[in-house]
Amino acid sequence: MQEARQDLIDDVLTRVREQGGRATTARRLLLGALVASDGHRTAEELAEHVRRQAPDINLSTIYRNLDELERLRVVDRTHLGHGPATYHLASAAHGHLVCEHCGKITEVPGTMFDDLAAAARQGYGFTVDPQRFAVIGLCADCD
Amino acid sequence: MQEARQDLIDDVLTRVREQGGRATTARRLLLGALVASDGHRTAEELAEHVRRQAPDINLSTIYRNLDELERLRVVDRTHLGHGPATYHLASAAHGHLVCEHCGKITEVPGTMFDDLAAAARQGYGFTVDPQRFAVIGLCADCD
DNA sequence: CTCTATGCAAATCTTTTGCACGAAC
DNA sequence: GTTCGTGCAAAAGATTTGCATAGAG
Repeated sequence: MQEARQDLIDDVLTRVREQGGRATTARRLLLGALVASDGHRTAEELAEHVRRQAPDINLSTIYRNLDELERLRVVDRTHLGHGPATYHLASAAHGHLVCEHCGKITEVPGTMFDDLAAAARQGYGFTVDPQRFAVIGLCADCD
Repeated sequence: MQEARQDLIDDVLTRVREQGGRATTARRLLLGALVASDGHRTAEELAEHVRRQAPDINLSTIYRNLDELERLRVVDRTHLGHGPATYHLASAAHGHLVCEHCGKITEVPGTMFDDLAAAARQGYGFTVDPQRFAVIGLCADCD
């Protein structure tokens, strides 16, 4: 578990370096924060987490790094109803069910989107990316 | 077509009145703008459209009315990548495919979500609402 | 040493809110 | 006449940007 986290972080930082980027403290800590809090976090929450280890990391640095990690497909950003965007690791092929009433987020396997993906491809030549959007609806409790 | 638009607007305004609301000019024009521009519009774009007929309508009025129309399930709001939220009529059961590269939006029938909806219901007791989210991926041109 | 990344502060952009007045019912 | 809606201005919230400097390679 501990190693898995470190492996992921090193892996990403290697990719960053391959693209001419640098393995900075801020980047390392941000990745750590993303791994630690497996769930949807706002930039502010991630900054807070990072600052527990390096108090001087600026919010703009978080945003800049999140943008880059999004480009690298390491994190996904989801705009959930009102309020700020949330970010999370795009590690495995999966999707999210978000209850529009209570806000609860349920992670589901990517296979749940297979039929939809097939239909979109055949009908429109469209390639669905389940990790990059949230399925809105009502959860069992709120229905 | 012309009548259909007016019918929809009157219908909504009736519902507004039933809830203690009032049929104001701003509300009427905003609905007109939503019907006229069938597609995803930002609050600013809708305001611009409305202002062609009533130059003094304020942006905050547009936002307030969009909020109310969202509560009434007349419009859906979608947060598309970066930038402002977009709004559109929630008239029929349908969904949206949004290309994450070029931003193109394709409207698709709600039936495309039937399998996903069935799986979500059976696996998690979750009721999917296809109108309220966008399916992200790559369109045929950008793939 | 070179070039990228960061901190800081300010700007920008989007959305929300308070309040007094005008409009709908 | 009451209550709701609107305009206006200001605030709040989220994200981006310019610039000088620190840090990675």
